[in-house]
Amino acid sequence: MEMKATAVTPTTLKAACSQCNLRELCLPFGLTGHEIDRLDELVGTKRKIRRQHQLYRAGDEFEAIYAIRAGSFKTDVLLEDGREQVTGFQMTGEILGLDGISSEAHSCNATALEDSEVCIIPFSKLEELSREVESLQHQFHKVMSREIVRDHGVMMLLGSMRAEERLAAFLLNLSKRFMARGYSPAEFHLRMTRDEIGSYLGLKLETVSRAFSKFQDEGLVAVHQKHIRIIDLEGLKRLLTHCAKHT
Amino acid sequence: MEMKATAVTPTTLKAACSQCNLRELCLPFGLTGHEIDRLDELVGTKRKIRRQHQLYRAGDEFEAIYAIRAGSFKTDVLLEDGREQVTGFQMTGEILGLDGISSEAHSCNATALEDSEVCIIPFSKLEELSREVESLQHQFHKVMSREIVRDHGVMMLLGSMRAEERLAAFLLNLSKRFMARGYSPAEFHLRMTRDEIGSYLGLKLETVSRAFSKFQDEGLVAVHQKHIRIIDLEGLKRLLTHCAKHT
DNA sequence: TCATAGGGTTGACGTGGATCAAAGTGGGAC
DNA sequence: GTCCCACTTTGATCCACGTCAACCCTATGA
Repeated sequence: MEMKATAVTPTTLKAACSQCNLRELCLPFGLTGHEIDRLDELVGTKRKIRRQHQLYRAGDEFEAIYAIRAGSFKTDVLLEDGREQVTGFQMTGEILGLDGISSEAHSCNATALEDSEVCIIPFSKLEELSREVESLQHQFHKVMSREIVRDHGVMMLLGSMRAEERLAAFLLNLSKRFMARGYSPAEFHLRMTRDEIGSYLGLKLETVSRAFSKFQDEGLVAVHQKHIRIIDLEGLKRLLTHCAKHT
Repeated sequence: MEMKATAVTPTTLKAACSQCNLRELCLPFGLTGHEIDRLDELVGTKRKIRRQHQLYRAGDEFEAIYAIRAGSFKTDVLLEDGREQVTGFQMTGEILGLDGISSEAHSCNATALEDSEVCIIPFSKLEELSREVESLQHQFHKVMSREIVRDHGVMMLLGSMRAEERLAAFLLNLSKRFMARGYSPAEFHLRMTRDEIGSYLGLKLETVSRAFSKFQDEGLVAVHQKHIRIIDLEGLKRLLTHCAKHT
């Protein structure tokens, strides 16, 4: 799990929310054309992050949040003894860096799972503009709240579900998010390793692998390394709500 | 786990942040005297919640967040099949209800662990005022971000720690929070049952009970039902960082 | 005073997932 | 092409925690 140093590829290109096809998923959601123009002024340059490189790491000074324009990321926290917990996987249109607001320093690492690009949103400027633009303020609050709700879902998963339920929930969640982005909800490519999935789901990679194999045997999904095809969506959902016996 | 209906005891008493000894922990943190006065105007009435009664439940319309003035709460989410996941325990000065912003409806239940009292903060008014008062806006953002960071800590706990580490982390966290409120960090009364602790930590109540007994045998804490006295704080901390062997 | 009930503790036993080990797969470098 | 290396799969075994069951403790109230 060795990580290359944070190699920043600075870009002078300005982002342009108004032109971005992700605006319905991202911070500009619900803003009027004029308001989006104002957001455009605020959003700084973009930044490219190569696969396996880090956008920020725990302890880095916080000064901006990031909207993913292309690619995908994982966020994780490390324990002193080296144990890693992946806290999330983020895709296009999602916001990274909210963890840094509370202490003016980032509390986790954000690593690109593939060559990616983010829009840099200087936080103090965002606060400034959201004092003027009510809809931006509200949308930003929703984004933060959504992150809290998502985290509660992960707690549910980690605290109360068995291995196969966790993986089913994970696949269904990915499927939904791919669909929201106009991709096939039934067929996609995993950007993360079994080990990273395992860390996220509180399982070992072998267990993740076995669960994939089991799903395949049962005709729920077709798994080919990182390529996933969901064959029986309803079956996966059933696994989630009914597999729960005892307790 | 039967719950009494949300029995609201309405109170006409106005809250007064400016008089509140929790203001250094709560939303008014960092505000000037004058700014706190403005917050006072916004904060609505207080509300008393009896032990085991609910402040809000999943699905309830969202219109306010709540600052705990006295007492303590748990928040939990329920799965269709009845499984419960406690997502947090909240004490005085902490904010409840942030989960509701994202979808205009609460996504979890908040239940008083003892007779408690909250300040009602109408959310639209809070947004309004925080457009005017920069320090309030910033403090509110910090509160939300802190919740996200806290949640990541719980994920770490649930995803990567063994039973005794989880309980040690839980006790250390409580200790710190009691201390921040001017209570003894070494001796306190648990407001929640073993079952609720177990749900929070992703363990069964028997496992929680055994871990308490083990800590007691090892001279780390003195446990008497819900009364806890931490004898060897360093020992508990050591458990957390070193107990980790393999992996 | 005893009865009842809701926690809490403890023991015996079972099992889901971790661990250890070995072999398979595919993509990239040259 | 073919070598390499990181990742994945699969099997055998182990063990931490769950499950089931009995008992205990304390509080409350007739």
